[in-house]
Amino acid sequence: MASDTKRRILDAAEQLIGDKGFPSTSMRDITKAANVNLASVNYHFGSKEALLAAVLARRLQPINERRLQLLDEIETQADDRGPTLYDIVRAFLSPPFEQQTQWGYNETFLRLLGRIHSETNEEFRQVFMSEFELVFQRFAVALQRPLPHLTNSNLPWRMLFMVGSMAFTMSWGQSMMLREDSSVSPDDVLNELIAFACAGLA
Amino acid sequence: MASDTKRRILDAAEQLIGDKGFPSTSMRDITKAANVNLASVNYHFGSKEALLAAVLARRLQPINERRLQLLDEIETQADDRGPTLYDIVRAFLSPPFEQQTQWGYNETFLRLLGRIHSETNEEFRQVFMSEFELVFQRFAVALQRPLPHLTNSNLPWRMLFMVGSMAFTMSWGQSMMLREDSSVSPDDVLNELIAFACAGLA
DNA sequence: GTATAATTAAAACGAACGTTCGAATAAGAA
DNA sequence: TTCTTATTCGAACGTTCGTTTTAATTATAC
Repeated sequence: MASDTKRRILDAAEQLIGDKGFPSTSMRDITKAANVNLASVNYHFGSKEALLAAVLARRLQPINERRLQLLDEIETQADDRGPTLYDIVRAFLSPPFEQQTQWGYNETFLRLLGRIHSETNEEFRQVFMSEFELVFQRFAVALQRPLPHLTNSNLPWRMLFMVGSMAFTMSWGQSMMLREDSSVSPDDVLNELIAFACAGLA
Repeated sequence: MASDTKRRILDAAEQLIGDKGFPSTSMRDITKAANVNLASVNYHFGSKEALLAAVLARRLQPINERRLQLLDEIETQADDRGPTLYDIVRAFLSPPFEQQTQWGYNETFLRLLGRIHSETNEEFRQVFMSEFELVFQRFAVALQRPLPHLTNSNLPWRMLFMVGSMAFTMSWGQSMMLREDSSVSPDDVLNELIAFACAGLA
């Protein structure tokens, strides 16, 4: 069975940390939910923080790779004026939601993602930023083309606004979904979000 | 001296919770920073959670009152077509930043505010939502007027996006400020944010 | 089969947590 | 002043935390 203990721990940790946050989630919570021994987290990952890094990396890496892949695609397919604003924004915003539907209706991960973005703890940010930095830079360059009127001093801010609305949506969307008539699907929300971001950037 | 102990505790708690988050901030951290005895938090506030509620209430109440006040003002001053989208959005987004400059250059509070909005803990949300609900409803009604094409099923989502970009900016703005050339003032950021939100909503 | 490594199990470690308690002190009213 | 209340203080409570240690168990190779 080649040690599915690691996977079980990662799953449980992702779920619980997304629910309650990292500091409020104890190793005993995680190991109990994963049905493994308490010591196995330290055996397989080394420490609680290293476990967090592993949880993040498992999800973040595919998402950021997918973002860059989509950006590559639309750049090669575009004419000599470059890809449209809409396509670039979509390439950035859709991957987290893609993964979401791919894994079935498990909204926990979206909340974890939202939490990651919002977390201001330094340890947390370090892990997250190392992957995200490159993506941010490449999209900044790409966005410059359809948005020539934006300068170096306000484009980053607008991108921050975009990331913010995305992260916030991921973390609150579920609560929101319950309050509204649920006729809106996650896909609808994504489209709304893209439209919002495009308008705001331009 | 009429017990400035309470105020010292509130100040220290606000600072530390904004820095490290609520669960990661211990009562010993707080009382040491405030230079008061460990037991005095429980004496004055009852519990750690009650202290959090007090910290939030002290800042949130004035902000939300100010939002409603500004909304009242622009509604009475407007002609019969009602206030403009810009004025409504500004009435919503500016109060947190107003308070900010009013208290001097202490960006801690903005980070705390951002954290509040992003926090998904239930205790945290309850305290926060009780005040915020009314404000959200009133602004939803006001926004309906200049945005007649938006329906009940997508206006709340766009407002969520707006709140998200605001919260994210409050929580990350400081890190952002350091990386960019600091020629942008908090006021500039606010104006960018308002423009972003207006365009996105419309 | 046995030897060797990898993994899991049970128990305990010291440290830090929020809270409580009774004594000590300060403040205010008579 | 004296009495009474409000506040501060040091110390300890019981619990939970992440981690470590040692032994038992399981898989892998020879």
